[in-house]
Amino acid sequence: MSALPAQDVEALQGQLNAYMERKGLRSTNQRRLVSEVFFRADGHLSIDEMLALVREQDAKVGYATVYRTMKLLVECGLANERQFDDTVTRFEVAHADSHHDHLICLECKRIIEFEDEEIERLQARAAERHGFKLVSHKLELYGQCAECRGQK
Amino acid sequence: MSALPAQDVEALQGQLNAYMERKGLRSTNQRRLVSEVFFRADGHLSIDEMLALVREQDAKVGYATVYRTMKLLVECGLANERQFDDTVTRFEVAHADSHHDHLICLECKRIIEFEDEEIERLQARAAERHGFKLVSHKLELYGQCAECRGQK
DNA sequence: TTCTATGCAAACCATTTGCATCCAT
DNA sequence: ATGGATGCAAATGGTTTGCATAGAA
Repeated sequence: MSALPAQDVEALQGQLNAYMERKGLRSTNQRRLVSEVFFRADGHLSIDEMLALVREQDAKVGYATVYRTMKLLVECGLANERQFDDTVTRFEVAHADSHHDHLICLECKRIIEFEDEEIERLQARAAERHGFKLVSHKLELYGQCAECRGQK
Repeated sequence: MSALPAQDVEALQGQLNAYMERKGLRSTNQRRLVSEVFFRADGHLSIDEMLALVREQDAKVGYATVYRTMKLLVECGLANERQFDDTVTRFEVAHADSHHDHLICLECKRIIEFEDEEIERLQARAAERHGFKLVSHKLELYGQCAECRGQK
């Protein structure tokens, strides 16, 4: 799993703090822990995975707090909620600049992000063809990753 | 919502019956009702929507039977399960021939199917670029449909 | 008759919420 | 001190399952 450089994590924490201050929300240790774990991993974590990491620092943190903190991060635009083919909801860091899609390995469950401008363009065209004004999209490619194919 | 021609519905019922016979499963009135409602609508129905339609014919049918029948239809390849942005699972008739993607109107929730060979080709290329062997994909475009745009 | 399918209610599981308490401000 | 945040447990909502009974074969 990828890991975000420390200065990026700090920048994101800064954005979160700014948002909380603007909204009159309180900066608690739990919020700091959850968001740090989330930003650092830069992966596609589930609530359970984040809670496990948070509890390494503070064993008394509850599920509800992680749910509530992630909801806050989604609200302020720093996290996106994603549902892949399993039952759990996963969260990813919302990189403000560019949209990306996902390649998901059916064997090892690895999730890789990619971008393809050409596909984006064709999507816009397809939407137009049906009279739609395109707002957002979701593209997931499922298959076997290079490593899992190699191991056979 | 679209509606499938009667002869297509019959063909699908035939496939289901063949499957049940092959597997030694029983042809019950409930299975007939649920599959008929599902095939006829040819839309993207939720369990609740199907149960409501089924109960117009037989008020005593239970939720579990609809769930179990749809599971059966997925197993025999006549239905696909889909999760769009809401919480409910929806089912669509699996047309054996070709893959399709979805345009979803954020306002009226209408779901339109479309195909785009060029996009498919680019998806395969993107997967390849990352060393993936592509198995399946999911593409959903969200926006406002022609009618909802017109109404403003 | 035999054994699968059904209906009901209870069980499940992820997520949300109510409430007393805690703690950042 | 005040009111938002937390932790716990209970509630919720979609889906699944156990079990006694109904009904295909």
